[in-house]
Amino acid sequence: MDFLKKLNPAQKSAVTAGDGPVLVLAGPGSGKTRVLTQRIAYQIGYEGARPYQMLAVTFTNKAAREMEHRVQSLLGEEMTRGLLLGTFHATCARILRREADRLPVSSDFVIFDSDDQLSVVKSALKELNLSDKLYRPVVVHAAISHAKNELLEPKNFPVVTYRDEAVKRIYERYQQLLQDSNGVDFDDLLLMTTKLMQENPDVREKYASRFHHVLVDEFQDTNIAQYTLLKALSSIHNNIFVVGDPDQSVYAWRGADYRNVKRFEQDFPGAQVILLEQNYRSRQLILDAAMAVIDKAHNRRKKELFTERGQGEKAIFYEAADDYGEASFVVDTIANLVATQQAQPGDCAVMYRTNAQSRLLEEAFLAARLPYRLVGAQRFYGRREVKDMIAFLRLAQNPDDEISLDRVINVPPRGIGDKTILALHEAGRAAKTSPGQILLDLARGSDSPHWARFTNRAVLPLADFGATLAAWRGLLSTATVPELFDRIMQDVNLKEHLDDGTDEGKERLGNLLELRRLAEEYSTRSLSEFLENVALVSDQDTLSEGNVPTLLTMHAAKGLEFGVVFITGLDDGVLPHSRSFDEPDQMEEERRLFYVGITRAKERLYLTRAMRRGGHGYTEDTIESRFLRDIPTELLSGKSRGGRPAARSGFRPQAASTWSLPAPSRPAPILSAQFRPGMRVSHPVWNEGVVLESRIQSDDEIVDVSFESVGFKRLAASLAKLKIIA
DNA sequence: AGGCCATCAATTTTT
DNA sequence: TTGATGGCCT
Repeated sequence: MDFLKKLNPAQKSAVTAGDGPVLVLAGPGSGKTRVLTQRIAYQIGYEGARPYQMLAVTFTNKAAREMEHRVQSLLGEEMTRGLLLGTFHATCARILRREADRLPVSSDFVIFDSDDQLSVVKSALKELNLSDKLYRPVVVHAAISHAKNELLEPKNFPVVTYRDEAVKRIYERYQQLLQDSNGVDFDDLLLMTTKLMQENPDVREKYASRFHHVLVDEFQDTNIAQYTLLKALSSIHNNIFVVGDPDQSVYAWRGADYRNVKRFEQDFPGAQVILLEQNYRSRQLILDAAMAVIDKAHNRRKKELFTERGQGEKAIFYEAADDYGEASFVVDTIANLVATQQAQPGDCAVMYRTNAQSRLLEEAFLAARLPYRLVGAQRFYGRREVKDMIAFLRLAQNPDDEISLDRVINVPPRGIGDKTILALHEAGRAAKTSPGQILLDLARGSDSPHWARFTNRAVLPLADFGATLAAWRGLLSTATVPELFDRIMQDVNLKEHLDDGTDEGKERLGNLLELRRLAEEYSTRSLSEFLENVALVSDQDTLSEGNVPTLLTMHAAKGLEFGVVFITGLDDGVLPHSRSFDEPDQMEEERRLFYVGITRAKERLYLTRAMRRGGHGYTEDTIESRFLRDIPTELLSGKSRGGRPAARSGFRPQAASTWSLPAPSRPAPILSAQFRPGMRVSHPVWNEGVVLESRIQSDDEIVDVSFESVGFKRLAASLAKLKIIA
């Protein structure tokens, strides 16, 4: 049991806790992933649990993958076979497909993402003849999503006002549209699984008896549906092990309810509660600043965070004249840290409250000709051309999918306008079938009974597209995913449509080729597997590496850590965001968000603000963030004023330079990696291999190794017993 | 049907 | 300031 020796007493008691409910309250950087993975390893390795009887759920694919790797390097692949480890959504999708005969959709349902959800709302509005001015689609969608998170189906949607009544009708229509398209949305994955368990005791018993152990990551982010589901799944064996930190709850606006932590203690009486307070990430002075901020929060169970990593330096405050000055300060400071070898570019992160703030920062990096990496913003899967292609593929698999049909029926323009689309839907309704089926039928030519419903001008392009679609469907059983992909590209002339010669066109085509590359990985798997993957896997986890600074929102930073952190925009109205001013709960969440940001820093923390900031078109004087006042002055240095005199005209380009300049061979990394690319290493099970890449991640070193015996593996250095041999 | 200008609105976004 | 959308023109 040697891995237990490396744990501190609190971690150890969590890992080895006996049966029954366990609540682990894990401060930032306290090794929660380690506890979770070792708990799994402990149960399987020493307590006789079978992998098949264990369920571990996370929120992100990235977290799931990391846990999987860590568990595998602890136990080896054989010992973990059958372990069900995945995101809430992926796990639910699996269960739903298996139990589809009890559902209103069939087992090959498609999963609609939030973009699709919005389109469904718009269709529903149109059908109900409701104004999208009065009923803004995003707002209606939020209401529906919220209801689903609380397990409210359309029939139970609470109606108080006239408006609610309308939203209820939209919700009903929305749900019908999804069902007709044989689709479920993100929220349905959770809602339907939970309802399935509640309404079918035999199903619930089947799963609850299978899962002797249920483990949950980021428990403070669960919503009502997820919480109810967890209760159902652990209802027989009662072994539920949850890890979370209410102080890091920043997703209440999406339905997460950190009160689930309290609820847990009520619903599972006798639960063991374990506090993880030792921090392995940050210096003490950074932790002190973080605690000063979070201690002002109300109704909170206090944690005393401490570290053995030493005092470190005080956080540095910088007040710039304006937002340009703020951006320049950030870039200059990073350039300086790198030049003086105090940090590597990749150690640095610049955080902000809203994505819009990234623009000036990007400009400043560009002006200094320094590379950076932007997280979030325009997501790969959100790009139009990517979504279009996915819609074509979905349509090939499932012609009933109205949302995808509407999306691409006229892409590239083929003479099918709004009027024709409306008529197509009408024809579908009249024939009690889907518009897609009508389209396919029209491909038969004037024999089709629907032919006469359309004008000559409209029917030809419809029939033509129907024939194309029918051809794709004919390929389904024989063609691989990339083959079908190519065929579609060719049939609809996507390449020429996208590549209009502009840079933008080139980029769009590039995105499509990137999707094509992904499809290549599915050449031996089914189209539905591919589609499920693109629906459930966001590009949040495809963050490309590279030794450059990272720009990201504080939300996106959760779960990450960096040597040097800049938190920018510490102005009232930006960091507590102005929208949270009149809602105390939201204000608390802003505070926690700031806390999350601070606790990402390992060595050094910069807090910046601008005395004047560009609003929407004009600049305004700002007021210092109220949260700054909560940090005692003895924890803050450099209350300097003024900064760069107003450089409103923009940034002046500096001498050309790149991050690779200060000889990367002799860096002064903050926490140095033990392994370097090219090193030969040996592993007790897989023998010899070569290090491909290594990076520091959540107080551990993650090493990618190519082994002679088994090929590529990703390992955690602290767990895998790697030896350097050359 | 599709391209161009006025108008309006403006967090955060694990899946 | 950007960006998305709706109406108008060809």
